[in-house]
Amino acid sequence: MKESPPEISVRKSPTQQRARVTVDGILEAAQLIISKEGYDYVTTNHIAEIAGVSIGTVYQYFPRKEAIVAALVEQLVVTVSEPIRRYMLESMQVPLARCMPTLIGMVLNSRRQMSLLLRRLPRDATKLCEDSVPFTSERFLFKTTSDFFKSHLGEFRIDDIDMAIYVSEYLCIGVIDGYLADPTPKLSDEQVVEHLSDTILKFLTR
Amino acid sequence: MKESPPEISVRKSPTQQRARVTVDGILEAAQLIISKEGYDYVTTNHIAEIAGVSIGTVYQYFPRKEAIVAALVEQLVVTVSEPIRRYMLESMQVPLARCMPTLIGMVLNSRRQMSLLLRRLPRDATKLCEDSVPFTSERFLFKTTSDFFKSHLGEFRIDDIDMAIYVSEYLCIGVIDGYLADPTPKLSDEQVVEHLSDTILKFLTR
Amino acid sequence: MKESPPEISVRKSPTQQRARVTVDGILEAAQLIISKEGYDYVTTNHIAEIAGVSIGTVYQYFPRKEAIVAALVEQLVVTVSEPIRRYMLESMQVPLARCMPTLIGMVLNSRRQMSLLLRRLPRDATKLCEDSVPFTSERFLFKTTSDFFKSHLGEFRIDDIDMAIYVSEYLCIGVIDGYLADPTPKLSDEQVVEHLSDTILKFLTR
Amino acid sequence: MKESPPEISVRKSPTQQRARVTVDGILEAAQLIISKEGYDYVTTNHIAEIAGVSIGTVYQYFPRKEAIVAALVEQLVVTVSEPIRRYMLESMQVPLARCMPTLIGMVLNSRRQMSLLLRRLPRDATKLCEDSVPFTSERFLFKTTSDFFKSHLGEFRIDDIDMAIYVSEYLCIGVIDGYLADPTPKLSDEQVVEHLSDTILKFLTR
DNA sequence: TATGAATGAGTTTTCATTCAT
DNA sequence: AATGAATGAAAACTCATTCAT
Repeated sequence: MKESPPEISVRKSPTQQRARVTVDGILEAAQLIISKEGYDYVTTNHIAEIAGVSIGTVYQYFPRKEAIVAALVEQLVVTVSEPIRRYMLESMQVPLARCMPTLIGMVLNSRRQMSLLLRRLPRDATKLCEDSVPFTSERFLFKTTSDFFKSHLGEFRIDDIDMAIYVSEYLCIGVIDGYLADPTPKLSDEQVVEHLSDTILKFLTR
Repeated sequence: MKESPPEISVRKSPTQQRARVTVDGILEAAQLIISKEGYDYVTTNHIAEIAGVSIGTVYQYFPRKEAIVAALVEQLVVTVSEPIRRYMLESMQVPLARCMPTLIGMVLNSRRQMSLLLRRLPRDATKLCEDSVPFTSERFLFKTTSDFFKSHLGEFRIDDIDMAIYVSEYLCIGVIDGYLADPTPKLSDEQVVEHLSDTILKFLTR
Repeated sequence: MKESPPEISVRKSPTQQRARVTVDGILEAAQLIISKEGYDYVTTNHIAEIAGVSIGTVYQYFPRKEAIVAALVEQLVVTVSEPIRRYMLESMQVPLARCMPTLIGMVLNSRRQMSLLLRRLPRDATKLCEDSVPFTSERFLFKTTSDFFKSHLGEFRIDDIDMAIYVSEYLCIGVIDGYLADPTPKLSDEQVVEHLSDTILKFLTR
Repeated sequence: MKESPPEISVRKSPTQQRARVTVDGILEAAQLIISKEGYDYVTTNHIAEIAGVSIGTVYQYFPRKEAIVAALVEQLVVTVSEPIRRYMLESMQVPLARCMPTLIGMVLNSRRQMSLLLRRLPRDATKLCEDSVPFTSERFLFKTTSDFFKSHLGEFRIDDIDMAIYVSEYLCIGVIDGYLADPTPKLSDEQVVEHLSDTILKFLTR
């Protein structure tokens, strides 16, 4: 189940070492602006300024503003989800009850890292989608979680497997994102992980 | 626990009937643009055009662009949440198991109506917040739900009441919004309502 | 044979007197730049500067740069060709031999006025065409000349009338434009008119 | 009356075979872009890309963008006009009436080939002129035709020889270019050649 | 010779907002 | 109250050209 390579639409692939550094600098600058200043401040000129390159250089490597952000998101999603992917692959034979808390904890960490960037982005990012191949970002975890759950079919007490998976996904992501979005959460990470694992397990196995 | 009146900061209170019509026209125009064309197309000039008034008139009633959208959201949240509020007040004495499915169903409908507008808005709406006093929109339901749950304390099997309420809220809103956001949901409204009620009740009472 | 009104694609038709003045000022500025500085110097910012208005005002009335030039051309073609149109209409019954020299003279004057503007324009003006309805400019005279010649069919000694008209048109416009384009012409206007009339008459009547 | 060699200002004379190939590749790329995509798409970077060389290489052989196009035009004019030049030289003693149709036919072919390129160029090519010494392109044929006509003085019935030559030139080029520019010509090449030869001969000999 | 990374001035265009009428 | 003409800062993006490697 290999993922397609995280290829990003760049105008010119940087062949020289120097260019690679430049592209990374641009991405880092964009990242910085989004998280420290907000999406409204993401302008190509500002990115160039923060990255310490000229505006022309930015457009050498990215055809338009959205492509920069798309590349950033792509990168982030892959980076942040990889550990979860690996853990799921290792735990295909481990009973759900044993691996669920760890898994939920990893998802929580992953979503927290993502939310730093993702929560700043426009919710209805039509233009972004055109630049990131299928805009895997938000779909990424859903898919992987699906695969994982399918390997634990035997432990379910629910007839409609597909439905079970979907509800679990909504539970997991919905609760975690709601918790992370709450500016005044009254719970600790541990509590959320515990209750969420518990709830999902209960839902699935009875 | 009466909500503060949904008063919106307007430059000039529309005491005359004619003015009320104008303001409503502007709000409707904004609503229309957001839902039909997308938030990117919300410009003051465009709102004026669609509303059939001059740009000057728009600025007679709203100090700045964001105030229009804020007023719209305010209006929507109140309108859409009011039935839920009423139902909760009526059901303070009804056992959770009896009223939960109805309640979840109402929340689902409410969120669906909201999502038409809210999903188009920038997630990180710093500027909007400045205009709608505490930007009640997303907080609104959480608060109301809280109050309702507090009146059912007796039915809980959980020690930390606050925590229970928060998790329930996350479950409810998170799952519903996840379901609504999913462009290819495999479940029906009825299934979501059933499983969600079930899960929340299980979580709360055991 | 009424021409369709010289309607030009403007974003907003100027309803107030003040606005009409502004639009005219913009067109004059564009005209000035094209003839005094060259087409390369036609930039929207420069037009605004010369017209003494802000760049925003330019875009209030013209959706894009090319629309300004298109409007200018439209205006010029109509203005400059109108006398010829009238003369032809008056001379439908006058023998070709009598009215030809006057007509050629008028065409010469007309083409000279046009060439001031037209010769500065890009030859292959794809973008301009999109803005001026059918980009009548260069076709305008051909059509009118056609109609005129058709009313003198009786004087021709040539079988294929259509062909005769086309060759005449090519002769008239081709020679005049060649003469006007020549930076070092060895002939006077009078000589060109005399010989051209003579040649066209000879071609047509025998 | 040998023409000055078609020497073009190049930064570095391509003494080596390899360099010649490179220069030709650049010119071909420019040619291709002008005719297939339009003059607006002629950018140095695009030329380099199409030519399959780096932008640096382009600037090794041409000091600036316009020099490329100028070289192209120079080349085209010379290539396309050479047969006419030879034919004229051979026909100095042949009566006008005998060689005129062939000559006009050759001019027509020549102008057609040129128009593919020339019609895409900006009419007011100030910058181009600076690079091609006197920008012979359009003047080239006029001169050659002049020389040819001078050798047939004996056949003329017109007093002012210079004037006769000029009018003939205007007739020839003007009619042909008008015919070629017409997107919907109602005549065949043969008809144009026949009538044009006829008209010019009539004009000259009577 | 050839490369291609980098530059940055310059261009088009948008849109929130003001203000005279 | 309402109009709509005018503003101008600021954003996206281009492209001729240079220069270190």
